[in-house]
Amino acid sequence: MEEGTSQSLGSSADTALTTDRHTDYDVWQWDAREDCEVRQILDRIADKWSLLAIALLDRRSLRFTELKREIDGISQRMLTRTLRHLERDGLVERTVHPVVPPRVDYALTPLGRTLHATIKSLVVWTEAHQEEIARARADYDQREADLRETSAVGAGS
Amino acid sequence: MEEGTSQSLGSSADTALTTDRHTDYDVWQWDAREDCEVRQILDRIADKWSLLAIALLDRRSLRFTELKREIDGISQRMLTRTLRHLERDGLVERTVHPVVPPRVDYALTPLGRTLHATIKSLVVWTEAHQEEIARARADYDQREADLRETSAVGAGS
DNA sequence: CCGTATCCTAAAGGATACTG
DNA sequence: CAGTATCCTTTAGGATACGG
Repeated sequence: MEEGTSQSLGSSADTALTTDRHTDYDVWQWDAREDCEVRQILDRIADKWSLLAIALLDRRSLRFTELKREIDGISQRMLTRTLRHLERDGLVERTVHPVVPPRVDYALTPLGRTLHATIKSLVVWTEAHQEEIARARADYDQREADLRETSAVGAGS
Repeated sequence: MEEGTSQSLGSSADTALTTDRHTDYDVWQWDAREDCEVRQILDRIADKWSLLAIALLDRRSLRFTELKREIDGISQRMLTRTLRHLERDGLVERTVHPVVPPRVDYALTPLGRTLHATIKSLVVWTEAHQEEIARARADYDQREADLRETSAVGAGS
């Protein structure tokens, strides 16, 4: 049944750079548990604020307070954490200007730009299918409601 | 129902949402808060198990216990919840066979397949850049360590 | 202005027991 | 087999206060 649970997860040696053999790859290679890189990146871009920060910085570099003002609703704490994570992953570059009052600029790295470009395809997919999804949800909820009603009536005939 | 939600992405004419300094499309259109479709889809595919389930079902349809066995580590509760969510969004189809013992098959819908295809581009990106990210992290951690050491020494030399 | 430290709440998710 | 229901732990993230 299974092709032998290939555990070649962390084999990030020298082979995985060329992108050709991705058509038949093994699922377990790119999403397993915590040890998988894909999982980590996905967790990073999918958290509550990272994506928004990346999108904003793709337009132009911003300083801390500008980001805080643009990402309305984010707390000081979460903005700092988000930016630190992005910086650590090499997606965002942080520049401190030694002046008073302090000025810190955040900019997307080239790596961050390519990620943003990739994310866009997901956005495009969502926009292309959002009505289909909305319909599916409505249908599902309707079926659910029908089911509940039927069982409430009490199995008539 | 939500008829007005189909704002286009590359709107170049009707921008001027809040600011007019947008060169590209408007960020706020595709990731703002809970009211955004992209946010919901992203939350769906980024949760702990959905992506794995989608990837498995893209190969062939599976029944509940098969999924439970393949997604090692998932709890009964979370598998059910994950599948229900995916079904509600129209990404997975659930087929109940009225036999004893019960048999329930899960299969990806065409919509689910297109989503999986889209997700793959993110996976490809990650695989292509995982070493770059690893290096960035190592560099960052090293700089952090150096900083701590410097401040520990306390303006020596 | 740009953070860090601390506390607190809400939600995600695991473990376990039970059911048609 | 394919779920529900319940309890419990862990974590994400907000609020607030303080520091360089």
